[in-house]
Amino acid sequence: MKYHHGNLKEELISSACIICEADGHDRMSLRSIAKEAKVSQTAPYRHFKTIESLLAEVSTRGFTELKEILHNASTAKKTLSTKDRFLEMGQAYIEFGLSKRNTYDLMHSPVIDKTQFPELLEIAAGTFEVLVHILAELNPGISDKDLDLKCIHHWALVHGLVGLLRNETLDAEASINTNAGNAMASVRDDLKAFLDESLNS
Amino acid sequence: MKYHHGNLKEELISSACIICEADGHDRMSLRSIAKEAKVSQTAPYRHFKTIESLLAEVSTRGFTELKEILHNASTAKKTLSTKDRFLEMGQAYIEFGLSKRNTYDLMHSPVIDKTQFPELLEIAAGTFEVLVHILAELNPGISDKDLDLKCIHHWALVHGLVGLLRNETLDAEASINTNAGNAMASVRDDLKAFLDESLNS
DNA sequence: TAATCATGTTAACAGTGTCAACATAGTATG
DNA sequence: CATACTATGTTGACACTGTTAACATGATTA
Repeated sequence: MKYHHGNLKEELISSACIICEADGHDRMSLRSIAKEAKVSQTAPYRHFKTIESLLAEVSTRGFTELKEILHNASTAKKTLSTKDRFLEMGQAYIEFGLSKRNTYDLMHSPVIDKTQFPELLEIAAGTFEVLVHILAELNPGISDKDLDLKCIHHWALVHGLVGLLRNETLDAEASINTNAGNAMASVRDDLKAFLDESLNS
Repeated sequence: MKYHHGNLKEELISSACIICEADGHDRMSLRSIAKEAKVSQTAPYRHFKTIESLLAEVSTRGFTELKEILHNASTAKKTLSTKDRFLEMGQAYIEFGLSKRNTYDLMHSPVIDKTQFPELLEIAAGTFEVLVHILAELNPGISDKDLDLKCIHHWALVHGLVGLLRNETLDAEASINTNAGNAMASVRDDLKAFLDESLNS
């Protein structure tokens, strides 16, 4: 039995990523992931000052993955028009928010003060940049300010949409207001059509 | 010294509302609010099965207040056009999200499983209904489905906007990308103009 | 080889949600 | 009116949590 683990930091982070996505970040404990790594309760403190900084690491990986997904969606299918690639991106964003639910929550959770984690701050800001790029391509000649306003609009839309689509409220509301339930289902069924509509409108 | 408090449930809830908004729901503890009410640690359990159900109560009050604010915004200034009243509503929503930050967080936090609290579910759904009403007024003759789609669109926009406007990411990003920072400031400065633009587009 | 430093362990503290067992007071029933 | 019942309080305990201090081990470097 080795006294030194050798790769503890990495193992703790990837463990934390798995647990956060599986159970939600509020059900994760430093002690449980330490146990999982077969290491003492306080060993993680050699690598993370607080539990928040471990969560920040998890969040960073989430943004890294999201950024890559968005970048791929906006560049992969070269035959598509810019607009269609933009729609692909919107769809990819929403699908990430829906499939990596708990990670997405953590990424937007106030429990992490992003200003204290420069790396996290940068990747989060960088994710926004991907959107800026394709919108610039989609709106040639647009002013910087208008471009950013457009970004904010579309970002808010997809981010808000994730919130609504994931929200048990509206799912359960289907029993109260069938129309709204149906509409949500229809948005979910054809995300791209909905985004397209929003873009045109 | 009375053995029975007399008004404990109400006092616990309003205490919880204050603490949740001041410190965030994750920094609130049953024990601390029990102490504040000068009552034993376990007394709250006579009124709330778990801490989650107390938080659900706080969330319910948040939605109740929000619903009232939205209703007022959409009906108060009778001289305004429907569209302007709609804009008032959007602005009111966002201002609520920005000023009652932590409460707004709790209202959308996954720590509360809304499906387990029918009253909360209903008021949350009811809040959505306020939006449905004014959008119906704004779009006479629209089909139910299109109406709900429009609702989802606008709800997502304001909800997402709150998220972006509150997000330290973009504030701090101002140092990375000055344009985006400026754009956010400009949105914040004239919310109504931004919403108007979104509505027209 | 010896000193230093990163990385591990153990023990302990204060705090948490929650439960079981018990105490008190107000209310309804004989 | 006395008695039983029920709602609401208390005490004590359990199993957790994040975090710190003091100590142990092993790798690196002078």
